[in-house]
Amino acid sequence: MTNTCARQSTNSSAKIEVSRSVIFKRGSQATRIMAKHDKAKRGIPSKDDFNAWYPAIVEIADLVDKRYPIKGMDVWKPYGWKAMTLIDALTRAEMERTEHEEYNFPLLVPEDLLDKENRLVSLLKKAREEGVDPSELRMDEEDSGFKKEVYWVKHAGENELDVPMFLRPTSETPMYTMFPLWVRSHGDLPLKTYQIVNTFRYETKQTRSFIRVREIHFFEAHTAHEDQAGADAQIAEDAQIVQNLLHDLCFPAIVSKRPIWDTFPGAWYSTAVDVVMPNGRTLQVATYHHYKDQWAKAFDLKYEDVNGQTQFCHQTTFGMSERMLGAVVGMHGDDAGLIFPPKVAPIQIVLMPVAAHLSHEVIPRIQAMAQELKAAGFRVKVDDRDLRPGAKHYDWEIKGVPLRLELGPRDIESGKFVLSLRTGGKEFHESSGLVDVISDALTRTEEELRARAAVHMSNFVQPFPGIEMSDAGWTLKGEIADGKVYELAFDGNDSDAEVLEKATGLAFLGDCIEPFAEPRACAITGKMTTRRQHLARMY
RNA sequence: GGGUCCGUGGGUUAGUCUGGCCUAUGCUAGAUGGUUUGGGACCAUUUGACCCAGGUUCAAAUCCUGGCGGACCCA
Repeated sequence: MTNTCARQSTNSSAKIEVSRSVIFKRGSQATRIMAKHDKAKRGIPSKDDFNAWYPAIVEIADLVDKRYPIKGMDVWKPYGWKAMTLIDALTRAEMERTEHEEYNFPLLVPEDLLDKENRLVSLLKKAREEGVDPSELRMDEEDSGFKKEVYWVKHAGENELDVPMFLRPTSETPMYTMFPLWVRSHGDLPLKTYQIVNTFRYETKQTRSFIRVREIHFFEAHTAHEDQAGADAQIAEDAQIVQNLLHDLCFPAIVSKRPIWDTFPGAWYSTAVDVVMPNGRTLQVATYHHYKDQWAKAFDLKYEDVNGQTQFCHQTTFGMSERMLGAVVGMHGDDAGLIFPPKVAPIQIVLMPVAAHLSHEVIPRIQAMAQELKAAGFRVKVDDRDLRPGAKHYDWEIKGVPLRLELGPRDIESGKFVLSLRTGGKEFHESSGLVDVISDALTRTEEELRARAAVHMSNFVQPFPGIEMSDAGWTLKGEIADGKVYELAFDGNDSDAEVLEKATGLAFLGDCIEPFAEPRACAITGKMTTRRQHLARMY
C-alpha cells in the first residue's frame, strides 16, 4: 500500500467508523437506525456528514482511485471517466450547436510568453488603483494570476533549459499567442474556439476529488469578436449554454457577476455559476469572462475592419471542469450512494436476471430486452453475475444507476417485468411496452431530481439577518448559521463588503443576475437597491 | 509562513503509551471448490501488511533522528 489515498480518505472516516462501532455496542437508538442499512452502506457515512460522505462515495462508487501517490491527482476509473465524458459530450454538443470549433493546444508554455500577460495584469491593476477611490480598495489584495501555483519544467534530460516551460494552468497565453497569426480581417471573425484538456495548478490547500485537484480536466472556450457587442452576445450565449447543461444535470445554480476583487485577471468582468453543496458551501462550476479588448491589446490581436481600419478584437472565455461532476455527486447522492441524472449516467438501466436456473428462458429473454433497449439508444448493462439479487441491487444503488430491471420466471409467465427506480419505488410493467416504460421512467427520474434539487436549494438560501452600527462597531442582528447561504440587498462599496465578510466569515458571490423585483434597503448603506447578492462559504 | 497529529494486507481495524508472550487481531474485499439465487446466503480451503533510511537495545510495528507521504489548526 502506498499510503496516500487510503489514508487521505480514511483519516476522517476512520473516526466515524470507530464512533459507529462504539454506538453499535451500546445498542442505542442510533444503533437501530444504522443497523438496518449498516451493511448496505458498505461503510458509507451518512450524507449528513458530507465531508466524510463525499470522499468515501467517490471511491466506493468507483469513480476514482485516490491512491496514486500525488496529492490532488486521482486516477479516473472507467465508471467515473464515462460519466465525465458524457458531461463533456453534452458540452461538445452545445459547442457544435453554437458553432465553436475544437482545438488542442500544447501543454507546455515557454516562460517568456508570460511577459505579455504579466504586463497586462500589472497595467490593469495600476489603472484600477489610480482610477478608484482608495477607500474602496482592499488592503490584502494578493498578486493575481497563477504565478505561485504553476508546475515548472526546467530540465530536459540532463540539461537545464534556456527558457523554462510551465504546465498550462489555463490556456490564455498559448492560445492568444496564436490568435494574432490567424486573425487578420473581419472575415476571420468571430473566432470561436474551445478545447477540453488537462491543466495543472499546484494547489497547496486540501484537495478533494473533482472539487479541488491539481490536474484539472478543463473545458475552456475562447472567442474573439469584432467589437464589444459581439463579445456581449457571446456572454449571453454562454449563459444559455450553462442553463442547458444545468437542466440536463438536473440542478439549479446561482449565477452572479463576481465582485471586482474576485474578477479574473485581465477580465472586464467575470460571471460565475455557483452550486450549493450539501454542507452549504458553494462550488463554482463555471465561469465566463468578458475581456473587452484588454487581452487583445496585450497580445496585439488586431484585424482590419470593412473600412480598412485596424481594430482590436474583443474577447471572451468560458471555463468549466470536473467540478461539474463533483456537483452531480454532491447534489443528487443520498445515504445509499450516488444518483446519476439519466443524461450522464454511464449505465441508465441495469437488467438483472433472477432465478435463471429455474427457467432457461430467463437469460435469452433478458438479453433480448437489453438489445431492444440498446437499439433504442439507452445505455444498458446486463448483470448476470452469480450473486444474489439483493447484492446486485445494493451494488447498483451505490453506483447511482437510475433504473434497475428484474426479470424472472414469474414475470415471463405473466408477461411483465419489475422496475426499481433509484429515486425510489418499485413497479410492475407489461413487457410489451418496454422502451416507452423506460423512457418515461428516466424522464420521471429527471423530474424528481430537479424537484429535490430545488428544495435543497431553497433550504440553503436564507435571508440575511441584517447588521447594525453601534459604539462597539458593526454587529449582526442575528446568528449566522453554519452551512447556509445568505441572500441580501447590497449596494455598498468594496470596504462595505469587507465589513460584511468580516462580520459573517462568509464571502460575496457577487451580483446575482436575477435582481430583486422591488427595491430593498442595502444591508449597509440603507440605500434602496434591487441588487441581489449572496454571502456564502466557498470551496 | 507557524503549530499539532498520523502512516499496520486491496480497504478497514487491533496492537504502539508501558520494547519480548506478534510466527501481528477482527471485519471486508480477492482466489478455489461446493452450495445457493424475487433486496446484502452459507460452508470449506486459501492469498495478502508493520512507509523508507539510519540509530538505541540481548530484543523494535512499538523508543530516538532524518526523509517521504498524509490530516488538521492558526496567520
